[in-house]
Amino acid sequence: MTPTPERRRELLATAAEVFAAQGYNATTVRRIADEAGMLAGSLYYHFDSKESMIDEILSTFLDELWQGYDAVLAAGLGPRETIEALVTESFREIDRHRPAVAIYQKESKHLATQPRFAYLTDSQAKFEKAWLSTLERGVAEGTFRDDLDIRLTYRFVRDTVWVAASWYRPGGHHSPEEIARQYLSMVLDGIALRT
Amino acid sequence: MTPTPERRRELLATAAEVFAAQGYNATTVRRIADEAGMLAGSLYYHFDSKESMIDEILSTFLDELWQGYDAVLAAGLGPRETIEALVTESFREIDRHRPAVAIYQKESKHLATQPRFAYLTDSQAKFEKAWLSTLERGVAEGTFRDDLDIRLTYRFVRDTVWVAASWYRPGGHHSPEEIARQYLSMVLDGIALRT
Amino acid sequence: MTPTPERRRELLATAAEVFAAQGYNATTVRRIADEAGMLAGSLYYHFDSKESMIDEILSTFLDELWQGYDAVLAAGLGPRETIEALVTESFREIDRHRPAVAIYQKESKHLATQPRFAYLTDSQAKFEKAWLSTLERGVAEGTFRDDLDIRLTYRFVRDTVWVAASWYRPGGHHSPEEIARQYLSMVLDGIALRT
Amino acid sequence: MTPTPERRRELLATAAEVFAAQGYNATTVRRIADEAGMLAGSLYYHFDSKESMIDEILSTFLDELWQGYDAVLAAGLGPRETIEALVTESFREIDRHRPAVAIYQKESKHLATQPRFAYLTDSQAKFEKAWLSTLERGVAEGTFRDDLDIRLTYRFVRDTVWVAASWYRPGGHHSPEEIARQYLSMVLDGIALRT
DNA sequence: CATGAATGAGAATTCATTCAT
DNA sequence: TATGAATGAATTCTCATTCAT
Repeated sequence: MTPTPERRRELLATAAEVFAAQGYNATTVRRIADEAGMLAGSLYYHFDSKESMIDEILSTFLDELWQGYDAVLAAGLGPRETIEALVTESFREIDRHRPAVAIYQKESKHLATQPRFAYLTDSQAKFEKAWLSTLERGVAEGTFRDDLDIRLTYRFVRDTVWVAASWYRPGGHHSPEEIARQYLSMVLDGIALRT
Repeated sequence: MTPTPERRRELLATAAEVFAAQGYNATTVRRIADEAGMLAGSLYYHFDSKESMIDEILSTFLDELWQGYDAVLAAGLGPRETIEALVTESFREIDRHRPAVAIYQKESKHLATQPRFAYLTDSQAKFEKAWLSTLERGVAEGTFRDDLDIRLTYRFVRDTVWVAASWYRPGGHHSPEEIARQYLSMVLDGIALRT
Repeated sequence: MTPTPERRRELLATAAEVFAAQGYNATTVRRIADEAGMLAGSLYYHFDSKESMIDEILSTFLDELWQGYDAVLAAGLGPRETIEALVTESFREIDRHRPAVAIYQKESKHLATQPRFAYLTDSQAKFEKAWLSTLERGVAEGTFRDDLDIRLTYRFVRDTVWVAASWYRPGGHHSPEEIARQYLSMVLDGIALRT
Repeated sequence: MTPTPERRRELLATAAEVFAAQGYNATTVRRIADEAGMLAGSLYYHFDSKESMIDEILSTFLDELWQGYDAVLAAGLGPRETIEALVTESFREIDRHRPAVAIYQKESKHLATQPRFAYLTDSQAKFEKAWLSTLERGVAEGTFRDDLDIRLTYRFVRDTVWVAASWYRPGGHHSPEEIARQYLSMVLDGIALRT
């Protein structure tokens, strides 16, 4: 009935949901299979291993993420507009790939030690470069404050955005764009009332 | 001959370090024992179970955390000063209990489902109440902006602070107070240059 | 459109090759199917089970072997000529059914414990009788030495011949007849130079 | 009670017995544990894996074998005496390590493809060199016949000896030395009565 | 206090086999 | 005839935990 690549995607979505909810290690293959309505062994018709499932989940997510990011970075925007676009894009990704983002947050550090997941480290580095250089550009141009430690600022903004995946529920009160707008407002202008 | 409670604390510190680095599930009792220079079975002279180790680590940490928080909340400070004091206190906790904080971040959600760890949920609720009411007080008094979703703001500030445990290394460039100051500056006034 | 029995034989040849190379247990049905250019499940259109494949391979081989042996034994030759003819016939079988012979060598002992493969034990017994009686006849007639343990001699000759299946490659330097001649020369006259 | 290395040796002896009887692949870890009177998981306190068991069995055997062989080869004997000593030594090894020899016969070819078992290939090569050079020396000196293909002769003698592990039972009618003597007599002088 | 040796309950994975299409 | 998808039983291996010494 359902064609092959479709089935694969369904199963990965199921797996991602469970991984995000329970953690990769704490998730048994049996649990995923239960959720998918099949027996544990049957998953191995579709995937080599539990590891290859999380691999495919993460790499698919990162591929899509970087498509969006690269478009933003190539658009030749000013630093503030770049930050705004990146943050907005990030919340859109969280909206579309919430489980994958949550998995990425929780597991990437410890997965990255394995050669198979080297791309996580690569992506991390590329990520850092994109944000840091934008922030530096903004400081140089007078858009951003120059009295802050720039690496601290980078971590602040980065974490601020991605941690949202741990509580965000699609279809909630706020659209991703709305959340992005509020986050940006806080990050850029602070929560204190201007006097 | 190190006295018993001392040895216990040492072992818990070791365990916390490993839990923080590898995740609770991925950490084997054998690994902790290796790190402590003993055999896996020997740990059971000191602790009932692996679970009781993480339990003691987390509850000890939360006890200390709440001692600090309660002092701040009882001090009768204004909303802005309260936030400042809470954030500063938080970074001090991260400095002193980094592994415990990291474990709390990664594991508390999924541990909280067990009755034994109900105190995690309680703490979480108390935490939320303290922050939310302070923010609300600040909005009412005109200290904080009133155009932001207050729960979003809460999550923003909360995550912003605690996520730091994932990268903070004691003895680095910045003291906890210095980091707290910069974080507060960003959170309160934003990263954009005021014009 | 290859006719059915033809296809069957092809598939069995493929299976035999893989069984001989990897061992029966270590060979997966999937591997055989790969080699045959089909999917694992498809083999079950042709065969009941993996076991029935090795069964058919071995029984086909033994049928042909005994046709040759029976002809030799019925020819009324003298003991030495009988031994020569049996050995030559054996090397011819190795040439024609090398994979089957190799499988027989490696697996028959442990397969023979199953009722389904009782014919292996029968064949083994018939085999032993044919050789032993020929050797005994030769000793009685003064053709063979009488100072050797006859069962030891039987095992010596038997193993000597069949083990060749583990290294023999059809189309190599020596024809089966040539190898048989050299083997017989060694077995009958020894490798030491007569003085 | 039983000291550690002793227990290890016992377990390896048990494992070797089962591997030899059923084949490595067909032997389950559970079966070995049953035979040893423990649960399957308990074996992993002593050994890393099933593979490391067969590894230790084979390498221990080969180490001892080469100790004996090297002593013979270093003794400066003539070709005939060398062959006699090697064959005798081989039957002694079969007597002492029958299961290991049987495993070596059945499994080494397919194990040798894995890097971990490269020493099997090395041993095989060293083995071949020792026998071939001795045979060549014997042909040159006029001890052995020069009308035989020397590689064929090598295989003949080699297989003749080692295959005995498949039927040899320690404590049977013949001592290893007695069997060696009869084998040598057949190999060197043939089974035909000299006229 | 610590060790050595085990237990026992799963875990991931493999694989022969089935069956609707 | 062959495919694609599954089943289910077995297999290797892991690991928290126990306990006599």
